[in-house]
Amino acid sequence: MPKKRPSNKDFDNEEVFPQLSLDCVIFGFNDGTLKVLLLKWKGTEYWSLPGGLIRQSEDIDNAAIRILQERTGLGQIFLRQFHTFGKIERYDNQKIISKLSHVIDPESWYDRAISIGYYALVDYAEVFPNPDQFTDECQWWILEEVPELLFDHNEILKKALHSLRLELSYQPVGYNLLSEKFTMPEMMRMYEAILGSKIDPRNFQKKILNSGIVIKLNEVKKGLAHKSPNLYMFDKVKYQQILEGGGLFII
Amino acid sequence: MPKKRPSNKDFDNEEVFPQLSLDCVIFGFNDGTLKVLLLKWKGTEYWSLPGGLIRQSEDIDNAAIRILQERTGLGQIFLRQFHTFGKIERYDNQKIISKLSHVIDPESWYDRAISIGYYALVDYAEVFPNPDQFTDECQWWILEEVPELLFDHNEILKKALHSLRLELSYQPVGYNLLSEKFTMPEMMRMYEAILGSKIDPRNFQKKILNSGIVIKLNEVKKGLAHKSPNLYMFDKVKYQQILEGGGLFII
DNA sequence: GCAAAAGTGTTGGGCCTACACCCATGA
DNA sequence: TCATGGGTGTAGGCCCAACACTTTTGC
Repeated sequence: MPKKRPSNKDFDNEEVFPQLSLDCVIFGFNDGTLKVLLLKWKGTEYWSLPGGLIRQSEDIDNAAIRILQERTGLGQIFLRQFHTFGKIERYDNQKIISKLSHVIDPESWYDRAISIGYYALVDYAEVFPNPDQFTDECQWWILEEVPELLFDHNEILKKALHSLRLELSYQPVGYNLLSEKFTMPEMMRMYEAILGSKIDPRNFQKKILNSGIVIKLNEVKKGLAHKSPNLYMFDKVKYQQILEGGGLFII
Repeated sequence: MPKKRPSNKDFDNEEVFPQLSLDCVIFGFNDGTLKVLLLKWKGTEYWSLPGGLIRQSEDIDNAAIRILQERTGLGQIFLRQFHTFGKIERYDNQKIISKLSHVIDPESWYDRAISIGYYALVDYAEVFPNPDQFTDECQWWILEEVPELLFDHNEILKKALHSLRLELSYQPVGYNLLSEKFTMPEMMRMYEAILGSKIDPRNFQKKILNSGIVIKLNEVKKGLAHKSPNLYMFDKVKYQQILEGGGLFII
């Protein structure tokens, strides 16, 4: 049975790269935990990372920005390409086709595809999750509770987290994970959530203040049933300097 | 004028991925400097990085290994995927076609390709450089003397070096750049060559010995017009432990 | 003996870690 | 007044950077 040649156009009828896709691991931070944005495929209980195809008319970085924009509504985002996945058997093709046959056309499905992985850090509060044409739900999941995902997406997520941790250890991160104004404990909990370990609050505060990437505001966060914490914001100039200087910023 | 659809087979008549290539930055270390393996295109004075296409029947990591094998004759090599290059205009297509029209068929040339970048560290002394079907020379170049390369290969090289430096700063490196037995000054010069900066020999020695990744041998290197340096070799068990533990190894 | 490169030790300072109590607030 | 979480200082040790002279060897 001759296999139909898969179309090289996407849903907007744009020419795309064949056998190539792009997957995004979108991290948000809320309620003291790190979260990931996942999509639930139509008529199933299966979840996957958001992804898409790369148009012939766009840079791959822009493809990632477009996909993020479509899923989150956000424009300005922190985005990193972290790895390209290209094993022959990234996942069990037959299994995927049987799980998703009512959504995808098995005839137009590539036997093999290579996927470029990006991760993004976004401000949880500003995201309006938005499913795509294959999916009917787009939701935040707590990192530790992420279920078994379609394709090799658990592996991609794992590698993204590893890359994020590595990046965190030599660069300032968090500009996009926290609101504009934030408290020191919020920032610390973000670091703890990403690193998956506890940090001493005294040492953390000293290090962050020493680095100069945040500015203490003359404001406190009120309305909490305990001492009102100070508010801070990032010193964007200093932050950029460290980022661009390849500077060290070890936590 | 309708454009012929480029063939999706490579020179061994293997099905390959369309619009996708793989470029390798092969680093060697000799004579106190870091070197890169470059290819000179047939009938020209133009140089490029070694690269190739990815077969449908191989993992991308294996494609990189194959390409390296073909160019260097080496089997066991240190290899890292570091970035995927996918801007629309990675380089000036017309310029490339005019420079290489006698080697490549402009009709079978893709307007646009995405390239996956790998870098490798190899033992300079064991390499037998070997041109491919497009090129008639394969040679080591001193890093600082690399000329203007074809395509966007200067940029790829720059990014590879940056990734290597980053990796060097948190992982032990050098197992593949040095001969089996080496002296401390040789190892130090390798670090200096990669980092592009001077290191204090006393501090370097202390740090390396403390880390436990090398074993001091009861041998010296004779035949030099000065004090005979001690020989060392890597403690492969310890080396692997640090690599896998994601361990720190800051120089 | 001379030129060239190897080998080696100490000190001071800064940074990192470990550690616990009081304070402000809303309920 | 109580419960909750925020805010803060110090001491010890380790690691890091800076620094220069002596040794060995071949010629």
